[in-house]
Amino acid sequence: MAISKTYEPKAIEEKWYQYWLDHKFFHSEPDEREPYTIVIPPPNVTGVLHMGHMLNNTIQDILIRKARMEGKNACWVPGTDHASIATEAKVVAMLKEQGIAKKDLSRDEFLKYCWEWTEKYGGIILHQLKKLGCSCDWDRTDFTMNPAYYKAVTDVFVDLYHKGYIYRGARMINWDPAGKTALSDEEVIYKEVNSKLYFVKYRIKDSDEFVTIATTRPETILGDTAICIHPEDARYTHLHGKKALVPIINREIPIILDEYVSMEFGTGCLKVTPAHDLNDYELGQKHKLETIDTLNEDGTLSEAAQAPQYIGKDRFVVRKEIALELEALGHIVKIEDYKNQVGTSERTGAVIEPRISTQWFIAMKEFSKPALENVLNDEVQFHPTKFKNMYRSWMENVKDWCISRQLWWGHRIPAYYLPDGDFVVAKTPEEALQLAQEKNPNLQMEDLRQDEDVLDTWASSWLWPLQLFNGLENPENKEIKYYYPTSTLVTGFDIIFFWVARMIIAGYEYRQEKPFKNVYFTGMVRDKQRRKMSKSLGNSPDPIELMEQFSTDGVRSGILFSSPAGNDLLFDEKLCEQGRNFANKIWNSFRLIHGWEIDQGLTPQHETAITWFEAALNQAIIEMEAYYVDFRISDALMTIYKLFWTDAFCAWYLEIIKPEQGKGLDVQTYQKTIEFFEKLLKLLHPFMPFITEEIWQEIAERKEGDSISIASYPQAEAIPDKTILAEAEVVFEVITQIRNTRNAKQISPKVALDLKIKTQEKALFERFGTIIQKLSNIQNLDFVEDALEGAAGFLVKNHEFFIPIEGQIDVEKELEKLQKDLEYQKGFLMSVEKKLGNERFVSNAKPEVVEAEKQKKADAESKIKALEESISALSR
RNA sequence: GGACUCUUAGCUCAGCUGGUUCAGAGCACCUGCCUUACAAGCAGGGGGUCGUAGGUUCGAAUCCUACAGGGUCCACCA
Repeated sequence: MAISKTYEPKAIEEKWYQYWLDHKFFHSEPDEREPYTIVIPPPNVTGVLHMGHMLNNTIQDILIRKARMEGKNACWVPGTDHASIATEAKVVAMLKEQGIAKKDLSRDEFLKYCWEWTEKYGGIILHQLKKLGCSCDWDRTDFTMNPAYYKAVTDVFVDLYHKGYIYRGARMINWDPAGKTALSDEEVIYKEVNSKLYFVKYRIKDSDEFVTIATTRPETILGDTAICIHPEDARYTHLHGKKALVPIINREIPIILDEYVSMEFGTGCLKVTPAHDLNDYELGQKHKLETIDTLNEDGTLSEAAQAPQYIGKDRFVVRKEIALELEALGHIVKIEDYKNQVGTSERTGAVIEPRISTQWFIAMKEFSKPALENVLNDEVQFHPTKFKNMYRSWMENVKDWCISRQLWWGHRIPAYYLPDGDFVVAKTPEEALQLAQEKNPNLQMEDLRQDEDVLDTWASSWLWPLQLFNGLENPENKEIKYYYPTSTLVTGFDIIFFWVARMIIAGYEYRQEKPFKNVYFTGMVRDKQRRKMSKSLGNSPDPIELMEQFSTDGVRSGILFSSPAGNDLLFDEKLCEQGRNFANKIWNSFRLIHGWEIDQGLTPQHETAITWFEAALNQAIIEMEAYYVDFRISDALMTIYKLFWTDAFCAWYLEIIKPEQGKGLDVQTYQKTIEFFEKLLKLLHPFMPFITEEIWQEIAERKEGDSISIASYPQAEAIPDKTILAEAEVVFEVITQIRNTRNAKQISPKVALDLKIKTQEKALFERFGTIIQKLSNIQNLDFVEDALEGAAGFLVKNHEFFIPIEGQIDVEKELEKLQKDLEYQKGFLMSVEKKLGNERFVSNAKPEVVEAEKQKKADAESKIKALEESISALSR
C-alpha cells in the first residue's frame, strides 16, 4: 500500500471518532477502578465554539485521555447551560427581526420560541466538540434546563429559603435597562469613559445666594432630595439648616451635613439622589431623605421627574438636553472634562443604573465560609496558585448575591404570592397551596400567583458537579458517591467568582465536600498583539476552519505550544502550522519505519543506540509526568515534541538504525523500534488523538475493538541510565563538529573522511564508533597518541579529534581558532583558581560545590594542555 | 486608592528553597543543501552585562530595599 507523502487528516479523523463512539470507549460506569472525573464548563446552549473553548476543552481532553490510558475510570461529562440572559437576548432580537415584540407575547408563547431556538442551535457546539476529538461520555450529556435539573434547582431554592439563606427584599441593585433586569455585582463591568463634570448652581431658598455642586449625571437632578456638605467645611457654615431649590422644577430640598462628603472634590457640595446612587442611597437612609425614582425600567425618565419636557426620554438624551436648559437658565457654572468609571452590563453592554428594587438574594457571608477555608488550605488546589489571592479577597468581602432576574427564560422562582401580598416558597404549586392554606384556609389555587422572575443562570450552574450525578435529589446514589468529588476543573479565571467559587460553596453545603480536587485556570486567548479576541475586531479565527486547514491534531498541539498555565495565550496561526508540521513529521517517521523489511539473517546491530534511546525515553516519561503533576501541559508537550523530533527519535535514533537502501533490519532492532514507536505514540495520544490512533493501528497486528485510546500509558521502566545519556551527548557533539568542519571547508557529506581520536576513554568511542562513522560519513576511525599535523581539529570535553584533509587546511585560520579557545580556557581557569584560592569560599561553600570547582579546574587544565599540543603540532 | 503579579535572546516563555542543568527552550532569523521518510524537510550558525539603582553574601537572574514601566483583580469622591 502506498502511503501519502503528507498526513491527510480528514478521513482519518472521521473514521476514528466514529470508531471510538461505536466501541463506547468514552462511556463510564462506576466500577472498582479509581475514577477520574471532569465536568465540562457547560457552554451556552446556543453558542458556537470559539478559541477559548478550544483551549479549554483540549486541555480537558488531554487530562481525561491520559487518565483513561492509565487505567483509571475516566468520565468526562458534557452538557450545556441555558444561559438565561444571553439566550433570552438572542431570542428577543430574533423575534424583533420578525416584527414580534416580547411584550406582545405571553410567557408560554415566548418560552416556546426559546425552546425552538434551543433545539435548533443547541447541538451545534456539542458537535463541534466532537470534531475537536473530545472524549466526553456523550450518554451523560446534560442541560441546565432539563426537567431533573430544573427540579433540583427549584428544590435547592426552597431548601436555602427554609434554611434562611435566601431572602427577599428591597435593595439598591444593578439595573440593566437594556435587558430590563436586575444583575448581580459580578455581572457589572466597570469601564473608564471620558465624561463631563457639570458644575451646577442651586438657589438657596429665600435668598439670592446659590450653592454649586459638581455632578457627572445632571439628568438625575430631578430626583435630588438633598444637598450635602461636610459639617466642618468653613466655606458653607452659613448654609447649615437652609434649603435649596432644585433647578427647573424648583422643588425644595434640605441642606444636610455629613462627613461622607469630601471637601477636596469638586466644590465640596454634593447633590443627593437616593434613588440613583448607592452612596446617596445610604445617605438617604441615614438622614431619612425622600427617595424619588425618576427612571423607568428601560432607562427613560418617569413621571416622577416632574419636568414634562423630559418624561419618556432616554436618560442620555436628557443628560444633553438638561445641560443645555441649565445653561440657558444660568445654572451652569462650568463644565470640565472628566474621566470616570461607569458600570456596564456584562451581557448587554448597557450602562447600569443603580436602582432600588425588590429582589431575591442569597446571604453569602456565613454560607461561603467553608469554601474560603478549603481553598486557602489547599483542600481545593488552584493552578496556578496566584488565583488564591484573588479568590480570597473576593470571598472575604463577599456581598449578598442577587439571584432574581426579570426574565422568562430560566428557572422560575418557586415563590407564590397570596392576595394580601404575603408569599410562600414551595417546590410545587400544590405544596404552595398547602402552605398558603395554613395562613388562610379559604385560599384556592387560582388565588396564588407565582413569582414572574427567573433565577440567575449561575444559580443553576453552581450545582453542575452535584447534579450531573444526581447528588441533590438522591445523595446516597452510587454515581455521586463514586464520581464526586471530581478530579479537575478546567476553566477560565474570568468566571472564578461567577462559577468556581459558587460551586465550591454549593459542594460544601450539599455534600460537605469539595466539588473538585484541582482547578486549572486557563488564560485568555488573545491575538498576537495582545488584543482580546472579539467579533468586532475580526481577530478571532474560527476553530473549525483552523481544524480543516491544519488538522485537528495540528490545531490541538498548536494551541498548546504556547499556553503557560494561567497566562494569556497569544494565539498565532503560525502555532497551528507548527502543529501541522509536527503531525507531518510523525507521519513520515511512520512511512519510514513502515517500509522496513526484516532480515532474519542479521545479528543485532544497534544495541548501543537501543540502550541509549531507552534511557532517553524513560527520562522523558519521568519529565512529562512531573509536568503533568504541576499541570504544566505545554511543557509536557514540548518534552515529547523534542524527544520525538530534534533531540532523540527522528534526528538521531532513526538515522542511526536506518538500513541502507535495499537492505533489511535485524529482528531485535525492528521489534525494539516498533516498541519505542508505540510508546511515543501513546505519550502523544492525549495531545494528538487522531494521527496516533491511525498509526498505532497500522504498525502492529490489531483486533477489532483495539484502540490506542484505551491502551496502557507508558511508565518509566527503570531509572534512566544517566551515563549513556551523557556519553551520547558527547558523541552527538562530535558528530556535529565533524559536520561543522565539513560545512566550513565546503566538503560534501558524500565525501568520506577519516577521523583520528586522542582520548583517555577509547572504550566510549569504540562503542559509539559505528554511530559516528555512519552519521558523519567517516571511513576510518582510529586512535592516536599525539596531535596530528596538517589536520582540521576540534575538542569535545577533553577528547581531541583530527580530520586529515590534505591541502585544505588553512594553518593560519586553524591556529587563530585554537588560540582563541586557549585564551578563553586560560581566563576560565584563572577565575576558577581565584575562587578556590579564596579561603572564605572554600570554608563556607558546600563541599560538593567546592568539589565541582576542583573538577572544573582539572578539566580546564587538561583542555589547555590539549590545545597547546595542537597548536605546537600545527605550527611545526 | 488597595491588593496581587510581571519585567531574562527579535517574539512567547522556563529557570524550585542563592553555587555545573546558569544564562536555557520553542518560534523567528542567517548560511548551505530538492541527501532515496519528510522542503510541512535536512545540516550548520549568530543573538541576552537577566528593567534601573543600591544592599546582603565568599558568591545574586535567583534574597532584601527603592525606583521606573507593564498587567490583573477589587474598591471607588459625586
